[in-house]
Formats: sequence, C-alpha cells, structure tokens
Amino acid sequence: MPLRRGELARRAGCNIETVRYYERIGLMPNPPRSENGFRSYEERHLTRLTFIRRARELGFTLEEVQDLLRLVDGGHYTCAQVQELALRHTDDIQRKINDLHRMQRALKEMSAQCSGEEVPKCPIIEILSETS
Amino acid sequence: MPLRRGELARRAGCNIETVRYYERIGLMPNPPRSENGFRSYEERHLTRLTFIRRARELGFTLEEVQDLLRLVDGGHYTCAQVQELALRHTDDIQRKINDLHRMQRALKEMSAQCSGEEVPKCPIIEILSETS
DNA sequence: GTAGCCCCTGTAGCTACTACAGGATCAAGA
DNA sequence: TCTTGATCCTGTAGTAGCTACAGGGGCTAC
Repeated sequence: MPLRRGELARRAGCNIETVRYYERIGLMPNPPRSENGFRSYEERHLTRLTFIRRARELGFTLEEVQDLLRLVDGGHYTCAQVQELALRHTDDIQRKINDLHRMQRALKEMSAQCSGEEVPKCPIIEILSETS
Repeated sequence: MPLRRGELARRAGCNIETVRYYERIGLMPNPPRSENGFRSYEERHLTRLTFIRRARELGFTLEEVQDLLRLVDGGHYTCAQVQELALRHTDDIQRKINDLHRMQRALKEMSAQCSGEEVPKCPIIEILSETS
C-alpha cells in the first residue's frame, strides 16, 4: 500500500505542508520516489507521522518528540539512559493527566450548574490554576 | 500583595516577555500602574496567567484558551452555549487523557523491558499511533 | 485534447513566543 | 553622595512550528 504525500497527510489528519516541513527538518525520513518522481510512503511513515501529530496535540515540543523518536531510531542509548528518559517523560505525562482531569471536572461542574438562562459562575480557572 | 511583572511571571513559571505578549494581544488585562509607572498585579492576574500557561502546556491553542476564558469574563453566553462549549472541550480533553495514558503505559513497558546493556524494542510509537 | 485533480518546488505569511537593545528607577552599600 | 545591581520600561527583531499561495508538470477521464 504505497501512499502519496497527500493521502499520507490526510490519513494522519494533518496537511501536506506539515509533512513537507517535517521532512525538511529531518523528523520524517525522505521517502523513495516512484517512476514519475512522486514520493512513495509506507505504513511505517504513517505510523510515525501519526505519532508525531498526537504528541504535538498533547503539548510536546518537536524537540521532545525528536527525543522520544530517537529511542526508536537510534539504538545508541544505553539501558540506563532509556530508563532515565522514560521516567522523566512519565512524570511530565502524569502531570498533564492530572491537569486534564481537573479541567474535565471543572467543565462538568460548570455545565451541571447550568439551569435556566443564567450564565453560571465558572470554576474552571480556579481549578486549573491550583498550585499542586 | 501587589506584584510586579517579573515576580508575576516567575510565579506562573513563564518569562516576562510572555506576560507582555499576552497583554498586547488582550489575553491578559492591562493592570494598573503604581506611582513610578510600574505595573501592579493582583492575585487574580496570577490565577489567570497560571491557567493560561497550564492550558498551553496541555496543547490548547491561545484561541481555545480565549474561548474558555470568555466563559469567565464575558457573561454574554446563554446556558445552552456554555453547555455546548463545555461538552466540546470535555470530549477533546478525554481524548487527550486517553492518549496520555497510552503513552504512559508504553513508556513504562519500555523501561520494564530494560535489562542489561541492550536497547529494548520500543513500543511507544505503535501504541500512540493506534487508530481509535 | 482539455478539465480536474494531484504532484512538484520555492517563498512568504502566521502564531506563539523569546531575545536583545537602550534607557529609567530604586534599594543597598562604600 | 555616588555607584552598583536588580528590576522596570519601550521598541524591535528573531525563532519554532506550521500554513498558504504561486507557478509549473503529470495522470485520468471524458
């Protein structure tokens, strides 16, 4: 199932210029070309691109994504380094999960308070800005 | 406890230019000035700024943050609109939580596979790029 | 053979910051 | 009192991560 760039982008839910940009900065590999010079992508490209997009939506920087991807690409990591990297990221991720849960609760609370035509008092800011 | 800009930024964990930028685009209000012309911030500014920063780290765009903040600022929403907005965001948030959980699991699995000096096979990409 | 859709490359614009320059203000110490 | 250092002010320019558009070419289908 070789894909062209447009189809790859469509399946990953991003636009074609983004793919191009990732290739330019080396985050995605340059794929082989077919006869006519069009780029030809495989399943693994889609997998990788999808991963990058999801990670970006979760607030990771491209540098952090690069970091995670090197775990896959490189193989020049020692076991200890992998664990350290993984641990650092799991802490970060846990913090994000906690924040999202609080936000979730706040939004639910808010929409539950909705009755009639009045605008309810909004707890969302207070909840997400709690220090902890 | 009136704060100056630098202290406000420090407490919210961002840098001073970011505060300035948010004020320029109207996401943060222009605070009153003290005698000497320095900006003077209150607790509520810190709360708001902290909220914005957290939301940004969670991958929300400034436009989405703006959207959420209008729930607090405005009061020109009907109850139905609030609920619709809240619902839309809770779906989005739930998706993010799910993705983060998967990523979390993958990282833990990976670091558990670590034994000796070998670099383990990395399940992280496959897991986060699953379609669902 | 030409219309429509997708590909190619290059370049410019946008969002969300971030950094730096050049000068003023203020508290603390010599 | 004068200086040193930290902070403030304003303006402007640069960076990261896309996004849009221009100008041209290749396929397929009528």
